[in-house]
Amino acid sequence: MRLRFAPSPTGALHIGGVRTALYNYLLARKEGGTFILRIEDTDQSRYVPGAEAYILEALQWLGISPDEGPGIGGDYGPYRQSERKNTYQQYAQQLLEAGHAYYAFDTAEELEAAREKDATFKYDAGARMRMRNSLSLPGSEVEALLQNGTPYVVRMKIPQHETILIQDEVRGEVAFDSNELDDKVLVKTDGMPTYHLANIVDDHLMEITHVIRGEEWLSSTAHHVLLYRFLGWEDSMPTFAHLPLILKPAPESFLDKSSTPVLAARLTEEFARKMPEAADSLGGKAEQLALQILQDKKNLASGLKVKDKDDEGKAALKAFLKSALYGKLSKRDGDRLGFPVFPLSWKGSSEAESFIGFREYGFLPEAVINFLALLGWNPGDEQELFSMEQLIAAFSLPRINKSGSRFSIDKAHWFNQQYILKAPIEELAGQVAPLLKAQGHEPGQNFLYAFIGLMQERATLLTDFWENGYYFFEPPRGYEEKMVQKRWDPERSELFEALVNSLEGLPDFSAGAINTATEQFMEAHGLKFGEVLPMLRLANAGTMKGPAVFEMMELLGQEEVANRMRRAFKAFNQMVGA
RNA sequence: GGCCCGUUCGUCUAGGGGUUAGGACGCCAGAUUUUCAUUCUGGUAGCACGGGUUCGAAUCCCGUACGGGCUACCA
Repeated sequence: MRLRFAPSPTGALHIGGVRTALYNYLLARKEGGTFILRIEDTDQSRYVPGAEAYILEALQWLGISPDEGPGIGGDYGPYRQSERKNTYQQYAQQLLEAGHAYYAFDTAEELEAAREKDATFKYDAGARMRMRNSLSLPGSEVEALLQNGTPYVVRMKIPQHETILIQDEVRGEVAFDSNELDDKVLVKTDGMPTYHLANIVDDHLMEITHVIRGEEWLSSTAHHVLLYRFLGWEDSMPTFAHLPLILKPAPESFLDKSSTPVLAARLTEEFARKMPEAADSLGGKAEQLALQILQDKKNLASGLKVKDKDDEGKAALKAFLKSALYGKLSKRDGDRLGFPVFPLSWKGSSEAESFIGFREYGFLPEAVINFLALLGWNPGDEQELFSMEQLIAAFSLPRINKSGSRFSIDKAHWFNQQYILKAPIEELAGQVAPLLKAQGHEPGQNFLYAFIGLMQERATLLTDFWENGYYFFEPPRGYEEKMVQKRWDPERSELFEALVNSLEGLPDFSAGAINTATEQFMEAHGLKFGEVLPMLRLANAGTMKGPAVFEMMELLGQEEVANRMRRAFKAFNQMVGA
């Protein structure tokens, strides 16, 4: 069994692509097959330097590295389509000679004009003879055009009145009427093949047995089947499995009182940038209108439907909002909604083209894998947490769902939390240490392990260790105002100063000893836990959230604790105006 | 518009003729923890609609609605 993941190096690898790669990998591993990476770079205008390296690094980070591919090797290379140009030429020639393909000389302008005249224009059997190609033109003229170097493309000649049946592992049998199919371009003017030709030739030559790809390819699969037939490879045609798409999160999940106005403003701004005329026609009302639509939760869907009475501007805004709120998860969504949609961060040519990745956001690769595996597939039982080995053992094509699934960042967070919770401290240390170092801190191993031990069950993302536990390395940035106001009694300043002194004099600064000393102090002065512990916590951490206060103090150390407390009590007094 | 695919709690999903329609995330409440989190217990909430077929339909069939994909010399 040989499976390939065939991304186009046009930028960062989308999370949907990652899932496709994962499913290919899982099946290959389960069946003892080979997982191949092929770079589909036939569109030179869309080529983005660095994208291929990004893809490889992402797969490696996720633990689904290919067995064959560019930079890896294998017996079926080269694995970049741009390096296989001549191979495709040969098969295009074969198709031409067998009458399954023909030369077409129509210019881009001519095609555009045809589409303009008739919105439903299709380059098919009906239109073919009205266009300029080797079927409609006399042989001598074709010869002349070819001779004098007139640019041409090679088109596939679709036969009429045929039903093409596709056996899809996910969807079952899907039928297409060949009369609905257009004569797809096989070879472009620049001599490069299109995806359609290249993927068939490569899959055949690389002896691919199973094609697992996104649903967006289902429609063109009929063309692909025909191509296998024309090339005489139908007997060894791979098995197809078309994956459901990953969709944007449900609007209800991210539209709330505080985020809706922000989103409305952001989307209106984007709308104005993309459709300045429509936005102008709405004048200053665009944002208000957008907000209105977004706030009408119950009728969000129908609120987005364009009505006859809507003027052009409003209709355009609605259409824009709809595309921003529904449909396939896109790279923009990460920015709009504040979560990653790429495995790794991507540095584009501009701020707007740069995106933060799951890795940099603080996700563990195991969590991303687990989350993605279950988005569109499940083993049929109630297990949620899977190691890669378990996924490999449980995975199967028939259990892939047919319908698209919405991305949920909450669920992703939960998975990550689970993995942080059960990760060994030493392992987490390896992940967290670099994050601390980036903040200028390089704690010793004992301190680091203890810190992670205290924060582990309070972290959802790796970045939480620093975000929520920075005060283990630096003095608190401030003190929770409300809590100080509520709980700090300036008249107890001197009492607390005495507590600091006694803590300072402790021969053993362990959590247990601190606890005992504190209890003695409370007893001596008739104070309750609630009157003392919050003050200790606030003084040392600045926040009411965090690990057990005595353990926290032990790790901070005697001197640091004394300093922090003295400074804090002074600050508290100021805050309450004493 | 045309073609293709889909539709079970807000979300991810199990269930494929007889089920109190199960689980997970989220949310809510309670217990534990004098913080937060973890953990535990409970709750909330669903078969898009209309017709058939059948003794019986979430499940099979047809239609409608809705959603999605494709409709490029992009992949």
